[in-house]
Amino acid sequence: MRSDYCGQISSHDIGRQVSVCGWVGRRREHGEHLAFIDLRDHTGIIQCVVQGTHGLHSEYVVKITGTVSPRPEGTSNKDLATGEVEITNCEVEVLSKADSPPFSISDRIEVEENVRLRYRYLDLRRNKMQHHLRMRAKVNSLLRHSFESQGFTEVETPLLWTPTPEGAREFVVPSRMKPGSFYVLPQSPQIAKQLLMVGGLDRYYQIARCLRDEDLRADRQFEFTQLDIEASFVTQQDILDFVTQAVIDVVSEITGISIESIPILTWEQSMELYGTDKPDLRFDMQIVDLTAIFKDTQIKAFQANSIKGIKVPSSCPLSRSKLDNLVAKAKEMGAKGLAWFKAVDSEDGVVLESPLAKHLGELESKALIEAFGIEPLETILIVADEISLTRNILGNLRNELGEPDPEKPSLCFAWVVDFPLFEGFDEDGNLISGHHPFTMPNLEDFHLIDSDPLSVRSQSYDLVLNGWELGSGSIRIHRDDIQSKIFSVLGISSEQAQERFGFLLSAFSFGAPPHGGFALGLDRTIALLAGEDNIREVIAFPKTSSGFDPMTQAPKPISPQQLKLLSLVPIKDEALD
RNA sequence: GGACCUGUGGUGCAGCUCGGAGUGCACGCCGGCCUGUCAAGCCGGAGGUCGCGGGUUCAAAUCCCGUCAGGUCCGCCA
Repeated sequence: MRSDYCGQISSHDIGRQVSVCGWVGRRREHGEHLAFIDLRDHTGIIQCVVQGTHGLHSEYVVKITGTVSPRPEGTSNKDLATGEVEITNCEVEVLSKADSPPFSISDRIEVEENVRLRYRYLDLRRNKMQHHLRMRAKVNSLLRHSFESQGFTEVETPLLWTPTPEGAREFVVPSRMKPGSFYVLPQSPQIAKQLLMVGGLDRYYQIARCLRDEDLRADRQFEFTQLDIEASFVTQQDILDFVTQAVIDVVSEITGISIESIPILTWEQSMELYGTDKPDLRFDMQIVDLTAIFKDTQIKAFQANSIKGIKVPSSCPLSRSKLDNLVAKAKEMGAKGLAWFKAVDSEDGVVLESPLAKHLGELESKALIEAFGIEPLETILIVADEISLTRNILGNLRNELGEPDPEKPSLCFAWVVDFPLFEGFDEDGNLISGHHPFTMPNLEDFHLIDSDPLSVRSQSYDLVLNGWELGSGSIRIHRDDIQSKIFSVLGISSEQAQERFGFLLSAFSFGAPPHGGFALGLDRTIALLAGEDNIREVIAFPKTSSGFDPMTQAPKPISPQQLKLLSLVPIKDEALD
């Protein structure tokens, strides 16, 4: 039907008879003898010179056959890849008429996302969306290639899985054949891939859809895609190496940026220096511990377990009203207050200005200036509280105030390792898994599991990029004794464990290789590579933040017949309370 | 479950503080003119339940209450 793509015609084609197909973009009419039509396909735009308008309108689908000709002198268009040429002597065939679209197909036009989603098929015609989806496909392809060359085998796992009541809320699928019973859609292929290791697959990977019925966010959809891997007879370092290699392959091919290695931070370092387990390393602004400096302070607000601060550079000047805003924000996050000290020049060198300045001892002032190497116009922000709060609040302020440092790479990856095995205790006094119940403890710490469980580290790790968590993984428990102990401290009885994960434990009893794995969130990865801060921009058909699809109107009620077939009876709202 | 922001012809906005006739801008659409445009240009035109419901008022896009939808965040996401 066509001989060429619109965007690929160039001066090399001059004189050729070509047929191109696509959508009518802008038209420029000059009376009945001359009109220009921009014909668009996914490769770009070519200008077609026609006599009269042929009744063409925006988004008509046409086939144009004509001769590639050089444009007359002075009429070339540098903004167009095909701007040196045009198609003349055109024969136009309308393949499909089109209603006037609700918005123009142009990257220049801003349209409310709701409207874009209702007409997603039109939105997808836009250059930006085409680019994102094609880049996404390229990333998938590169990842497949990278893992296959590292000895991994792609295996598909079931979407109709069995309920494992732990962690995220599951999407439930009623069984027609067994009334009253349900499948669930997998939160991730976690257990399936461990079974593949028991099954001797050795190294598995899959570009897997995962489903979690939790509230949506800019970086979270109900369904999302993970590059999921698992490998046998490996250490944590092996897994980091596999993934690092894949990241290097993908980033270099997609962005041209060459990464040599990915720095490794311990969880403790990350929390101490950046106040978060997903640090944005595109800028420094590290958190400094000031507890020692203020251990004998007269300042009442600083009499706390943990005192920490960050230095805000002079490039981010903080007016009094901005400071007031920051104080309010810190309080919203649970701080009792936020102290600030502004460095100013004086006859005696740098001095600190602050409502607290007069209470600040001379030694404290000196130590503070020294600790931060502070210079005029810089501001120190200080929080004094329990350590988890000082870290968390300063970490948030750091993210709010920090700007990517032009000296640093635009993509700053980091591994965060040695996460705590447990997050804390639930209301029944049982420990809560940091990652999941199959995560291998750090065996150096395992003896502390009863005396000081919260200080037990795990063999788990996150990959972080520019302050986003891209993925996480762990070495899994393959030993009975350790798994039993973990279930026990999590408050899962052996009966409960049997009921929930019996098939997995049974599998492990038949010879489980040591194994571990990782899952990389592809939506987030691709959004970051595309320079988007919302994953909906790299998903063909996403849902709104209330889980609605404006195009299909899903979710919708189903018919009484369907309900009956599934043995389901809707209950009225008031019956729920 | 909670907080904040947004909702005005097909699209994007202004108007809202301080109530006075659906007032305005840009794009698109329809018609006319136009033989080298390319975000074409010029002339004319059509197009509105100001998200929805209630209240205050002589009078509501504007003030108040409620509600729906969208966005961002908190909770949640082993």
